[in-house]
Amino acid sequence: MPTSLGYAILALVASKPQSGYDIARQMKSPLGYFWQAKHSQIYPELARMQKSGLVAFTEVEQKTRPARKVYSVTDAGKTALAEWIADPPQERPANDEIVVKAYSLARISPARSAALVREQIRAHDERLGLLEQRAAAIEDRRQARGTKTGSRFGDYAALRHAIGVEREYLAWCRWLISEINRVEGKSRTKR
Amino acid sequence: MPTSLGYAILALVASKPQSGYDIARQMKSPLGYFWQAKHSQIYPELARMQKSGLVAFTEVEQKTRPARKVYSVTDAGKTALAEWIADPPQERPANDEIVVKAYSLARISPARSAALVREQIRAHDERLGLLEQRAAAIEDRRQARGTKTGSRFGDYAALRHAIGVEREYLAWCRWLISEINRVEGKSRTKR
DNA sequence: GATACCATGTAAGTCGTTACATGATTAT
DNA sequence: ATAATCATGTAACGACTTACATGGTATC
Repeated sequence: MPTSLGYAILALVASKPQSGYDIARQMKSPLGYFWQAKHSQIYPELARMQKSGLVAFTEVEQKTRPARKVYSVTDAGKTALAEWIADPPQERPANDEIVVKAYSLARISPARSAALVREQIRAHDERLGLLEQRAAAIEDRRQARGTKTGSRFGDYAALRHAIGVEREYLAWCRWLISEINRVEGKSRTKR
Repeated sequence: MPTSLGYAILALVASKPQSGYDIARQMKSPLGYFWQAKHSQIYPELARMQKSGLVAFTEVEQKTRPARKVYSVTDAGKTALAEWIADPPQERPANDEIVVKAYSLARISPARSAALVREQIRAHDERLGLLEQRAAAIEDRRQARGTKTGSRFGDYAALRHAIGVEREYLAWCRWLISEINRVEGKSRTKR
């Protein structure tokens, strides 16, 4: 039985045959909105799934580049994936460092806490912009091709989730900034 | 140097001296909205931090219960925590199984996918309700005591984040349901 | 000349989970 | 009786990260 990462790989390979490198590119942080993993985890997982018959590869030689192992899903892989999808997902703890930092934010000065949060806003605003660009591109394609539920529905759904997460995070960061300002204003007028 | 979990523990112990068991209770899934961890990870981490002088404990004997080790933060611990808060947080990949399942949702029937998503809505609606109750309680307390930025600001901030995450997740789930219905409706009228 | 991309892997180490271990008390 | 709560720990295993390893091609 594959791990969660294994199923994530299966899902990608099922949508389109591709190499470990291709998968790694899509799972690359910080832009990977589907599942994040490094190549050092992906290659062994692919090898394991190939041995257990869920995927198969054909080696494609190239002139100037090293050979690619292009993986595709076997029938057994498709069955395993469909069965796994239906049963309830494992809940993953958020365990986000920023929440711990926010919890103890009063331990550093308002100036420093504002700087911390503003940097988060900057970075996540940037990421959100990229995600929204991608979403807009997909929405155009969907309108053009009519409302046929293409194989890209899943990709779009994952994107929507990532965008929602970023928007929520940014709203929370902005609330934090307003709270920091409120406290700073209070302590200033007191003197 | 402590791990992220170590700092999460430091933050909790800094807000109020407490035992490993108390910490484990707050970090328990599925309600732990601050940081999730099991006691098997917390006890060794506390022991390590005690050895490196960031926390100290006093053993409190009890009549009917086993003795408690009540930990508190040392000055070195407070310094370490404040320094850690200021530097940029590590970004954690979401790696949520449900996103992978959504990606391949078209591989199972609309009935089964709707069941999967509806169960998520049920569970997370319940969790959201509990979080909102807690938030309401804190908001009352804050209004009563005036707007003094109590030590509970951090707790409230963590809660707001958790609530935001749940709301976003539920909105996404409901969008998924509407998409599933749209597709099902289309295929029905076709026949 | 340096950096980034293509393309694949392995090794060592850390973080986290599940299970093992103990034992009294309280609630259903 | 059975389960849940209080209270602390250790051991084995699995997941994930960082670094090691190789080597050609394209871009600045």
